[in-house]
Amino acid sequence: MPRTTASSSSRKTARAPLDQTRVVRAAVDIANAHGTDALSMRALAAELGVEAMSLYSHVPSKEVLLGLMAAHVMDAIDIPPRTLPPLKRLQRLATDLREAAHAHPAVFPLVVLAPLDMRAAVRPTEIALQAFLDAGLSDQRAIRSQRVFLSFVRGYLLWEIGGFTAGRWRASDATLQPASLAEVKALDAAEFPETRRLAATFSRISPDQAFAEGLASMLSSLLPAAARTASRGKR
Amino acid sequence: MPRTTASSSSRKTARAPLDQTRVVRAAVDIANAHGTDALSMRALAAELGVEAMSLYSHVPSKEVLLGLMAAHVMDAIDIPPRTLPPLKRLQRLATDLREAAHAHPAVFPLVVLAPLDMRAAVRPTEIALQAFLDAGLSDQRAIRSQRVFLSFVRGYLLWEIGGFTAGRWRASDATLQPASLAEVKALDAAEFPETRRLAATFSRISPDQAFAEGLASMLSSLLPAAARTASRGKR
DNA sequence: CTTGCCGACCTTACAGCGTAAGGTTAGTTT
DNA sequence: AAACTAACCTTACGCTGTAAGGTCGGCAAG
Repeated sequence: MPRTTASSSSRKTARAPLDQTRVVRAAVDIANAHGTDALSMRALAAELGVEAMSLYSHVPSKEVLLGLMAAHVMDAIDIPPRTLPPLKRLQRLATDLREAAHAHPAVFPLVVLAPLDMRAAVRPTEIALQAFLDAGLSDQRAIRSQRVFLSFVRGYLLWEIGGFTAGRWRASDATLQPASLAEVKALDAAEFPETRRLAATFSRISPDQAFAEGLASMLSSLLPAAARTASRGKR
Repeated sequence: MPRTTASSSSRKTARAPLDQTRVVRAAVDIANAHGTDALSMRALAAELGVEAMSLYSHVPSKEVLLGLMAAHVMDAIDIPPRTLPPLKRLQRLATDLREAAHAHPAVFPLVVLAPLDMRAAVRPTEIALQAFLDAGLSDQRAIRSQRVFLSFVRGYLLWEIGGFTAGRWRASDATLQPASLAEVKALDAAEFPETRRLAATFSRISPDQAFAEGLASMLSSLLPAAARTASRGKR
């Protein structure tokens, strides 16, 4: 299987041979830079110095491409060794997912919404499942706990990055710091008393702290006490 | 038919006058029936017996229409009286949201993803905020708790309905009961031992029970004990 | 009653989309 | 030298959202 590297025969400018990975990565870059709406097959091809139809040699359809993009983002998550204490594994899973979401805010929603490669879709499930089982939970409880745990993590991340979707700001309590604070102040005082009263406070809450606290809440009620104290880690 | 809009007497109304509410409701119906992908301005117009451009008298753009659809779904949630115990209010909020998601599975993701009317976006926040404040939490803790609580609920619902998005099945542990069980069995045994072992068990977990259990976990760690026992509910 | 406005609706048109079909090459194999 | 093949290009089709402007009925003011 010879590679046509720059040396062999392409005397001028050597266009790299363009495989699926390069296509997917360019797609992720465009989505992160200009929003999912800006990702068209023509724009993607242009980015790669190629015509639109050439992409179909490497990707069967745009829908599949979106799934590959989501899977690409999930590649940053790997399965930790089972020798680690379950608590640590779950914490690491959560922070890995969070970092992936922050690194690719426009693509991350596809993890929840796009038809996704089974491998990439199931990896977080496997990690959490192992951790809960190793913590001593029954099969049934482990499945339920993993579902609850991942629901929280994905829901939180979607909220956290969700203020900015497809290049456009949405309304959520994550977006109250820009100009939309005025919009909140304009809400009906009788119907939304607390939101109005706390409008300025929302932006002073640290998302990191809220995430860490939520995580701690989840784990303290989902993990048995033994597993919670099993490890004395740093920090 | 020369007689139109004559209000009073025309019983045979060839065509009702078509306001924004009717447009939004028809859009929701199409999305629920045939998936979000099938919702085009032309299809929507046809459903209403009208040409595509006529819709722009009632809706400024498709993007805004999607937001209106999401807001329409959220209209099913109302703010419970503050005389109810906080625990009850949070439980009701969760089940109201769940019913809304089940009633409009194709539209619900827009609540998380589409640019949304501030009123509709903020109502769940207000409800949860009131409940946590009334349970005795400080402003800061109430904001964080509300965020964690709603993250779980939205994340869970997105997972629950998310197996079926835009008329297409995605990979998730919610979809293991159809043919994709075989796909899971084909995964690498060394990398996904537990998922493979439990593949058939996933479909036997009751989503209702997992939701109720997750809710109980959240509330037991987010609400102070006093607020948790304030009311004696059933089961 | 006429006049003029107004808003709901329609017609036409355009740029951009995903992708089906088939053509052109260059590199490897026979 | 001929055949095969994989990567790329060209063209074309039916669809999309929507800008621009036309038609027409009902209502308010003259």
